Amino acid sequence: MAHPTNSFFTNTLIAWYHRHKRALPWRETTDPYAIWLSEVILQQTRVKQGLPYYLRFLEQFPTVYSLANAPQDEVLRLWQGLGYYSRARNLHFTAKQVVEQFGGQFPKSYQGLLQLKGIGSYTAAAIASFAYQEQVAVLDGNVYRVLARVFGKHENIAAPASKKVFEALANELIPAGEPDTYNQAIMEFGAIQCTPVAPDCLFCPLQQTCFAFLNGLVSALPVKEKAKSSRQRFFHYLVLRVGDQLYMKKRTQNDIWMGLYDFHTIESDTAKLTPEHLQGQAAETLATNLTPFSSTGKTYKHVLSHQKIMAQFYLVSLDSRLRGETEESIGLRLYSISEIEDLPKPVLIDSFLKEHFF
DNA sequence: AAAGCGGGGGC
DNA sequence: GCCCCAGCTTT
Repeated sequence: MAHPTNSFFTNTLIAWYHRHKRALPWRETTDPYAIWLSEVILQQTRVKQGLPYYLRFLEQFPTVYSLANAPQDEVLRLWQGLGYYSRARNLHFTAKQVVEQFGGQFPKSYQGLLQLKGIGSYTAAAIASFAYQEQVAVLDGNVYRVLARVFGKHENIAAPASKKVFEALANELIPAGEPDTYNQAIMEFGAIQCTPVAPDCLFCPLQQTCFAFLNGLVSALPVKEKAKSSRQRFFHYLVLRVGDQLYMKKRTQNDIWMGLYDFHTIESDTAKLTPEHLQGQAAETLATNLTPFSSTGKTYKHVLSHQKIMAQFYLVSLDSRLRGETEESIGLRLYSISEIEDLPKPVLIDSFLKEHFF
């Protein structure tokens, strides 16, 4: 059945956009710094969740210079709770690069932007079109969905190879006249009208030219292969206390939450460890005699997209500090409660601290 | 090409 | 419980 012509498709989306668009602060600026900030925050993140973070970042770091000059802990602390913390680390890295290598100026083209850490094809297209009116199409989850439905594309959108198909179509559609408005329009249309579940087809301006609607395939498109289930992990956190300070460490390995702070951790592959086993292992790794300890009782369940974590916390009071050698090898440092408030922490750790210390 | 990387919200 | 979100990087 009939697909829309390119001009009908783009004109319809732009007209729809002018009637239905949300008022969002990053749409009121052409400053590439602010646009970049908003786009990185919004990667894999809903507008509602990202908006308060955008406002706080822009207030605390109004320019790329202020961001570049901040310590990493401060950037990560402001990012706390948004997830995918590599975004914050790359944001900080790129801010420093823009200041130190490019005199504070962002590259002025899609290809130039693509070279920066944390800027992939989506974000480069967004910045290039919004800040510089470059005619390059954005391709995000919304665009995949709208194009798959309207034009009847059955390629699995989870497969990297499918990207070429959608990219070619998207770049054929984007008008030379106002590429920025068109890019905003198709994403907004996907977010509000052509939603993943229960799209508003009844009042859709593309209804009579939409392949999926005309063929009863709205819920079947886009085709997306489902992800594998996540793995379970069991964390036993030792909350080591000396006086009114707690030992914490910065996570550095190739694992979740890199750059954030948590407690000394014993990980096991079963939910329960005998108290004796835990005691023994703790005493060994910490090279000290520990008074007997037990869990604070509650099991904290923390779900990530790819891992399900079951955490126990054990409060342990030490008579004195650990040996310097031990502190160093594990990376443990003592912090007061007020210092801990300012450290970037996983939501799981922050939840525990709020119940017991903050 | 596939895997790893957060947290929240809608249903 | 499942799905998705203004995706990117590493392997």
